[in-house]
Amino acid sequence: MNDACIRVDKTLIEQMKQNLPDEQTINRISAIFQALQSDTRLKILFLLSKKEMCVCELDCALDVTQSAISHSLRTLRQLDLVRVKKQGRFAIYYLADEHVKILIDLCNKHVTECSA
Amino acid sequence: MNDACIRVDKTLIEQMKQNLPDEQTINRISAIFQALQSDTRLKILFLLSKKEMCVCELDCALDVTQSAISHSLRTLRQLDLVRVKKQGRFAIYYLADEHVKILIDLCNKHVTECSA
DNA sequence: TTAATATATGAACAAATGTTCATATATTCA
DNA sequence: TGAATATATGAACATTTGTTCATATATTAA
Repeated sequence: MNDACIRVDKTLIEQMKQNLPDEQTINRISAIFQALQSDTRLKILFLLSKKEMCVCELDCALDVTQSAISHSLRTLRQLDLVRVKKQGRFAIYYLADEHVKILIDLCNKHVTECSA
Repeated sequence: MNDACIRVDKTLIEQMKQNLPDEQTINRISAIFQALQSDTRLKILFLLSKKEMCVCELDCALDVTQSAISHSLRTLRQLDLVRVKKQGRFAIYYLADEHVKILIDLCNKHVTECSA
């Protein structure tokens, strides 16, 4: 910790430090971004944002093994980014809420605008 | 790729597959989420969303080494999430645009709502 | 019941990541 | 000029991650 710099107002910095979200919140946020960082999981979310799908359908749409997809879905499920409903032997996945969709769209927009 | 499942409409799936963002876009989006996945980088962005800061100030506010902060800033810079301006011997960092702030706020809201 | 289908999970391994340490560069001040 | 300050960078390391392979579980159909 550097506290020598003339620009540093220690009182202000201390206050800003206090105002950071608590560790638990930071951890949960980073966990979500961590989940959105994988190509496979991103594609799953893009697909689910169009329509709910069973694992078979995802398997058919993506170029990774069914096992990889199941693992990815578990991660997304644990963060409550997607949810499942069972229909007979099928597991139908869908987006947990609109937040996810907005997140992805925003990011998409950022990327598209920057490369334009 | 499983194409046997009775739920799979191969034509539809193929079409959805075509509509996925291209690989380059997916990669850039995942790179951004990847950057937002680190506690240190998240905290930096939270701090910068309040006011622009030099490395000293960040160093003072965070509990990692100056080296770690510089490395983090480089990552954020390369993705155009933050920008620098030089002022004498100081490097002043600030958020590149509003997107980042919105992203973080959204995610914050998601986490807060879900744990409520 | 048995076979087939749909999904989940554990182990293992390569690849990628974040941090620290040591050091380099750049700017200012004396 | 030299010393001090501010920032950046490369190497190295432990840790984490995503995938595949093999296999387990669950549901349906015959």
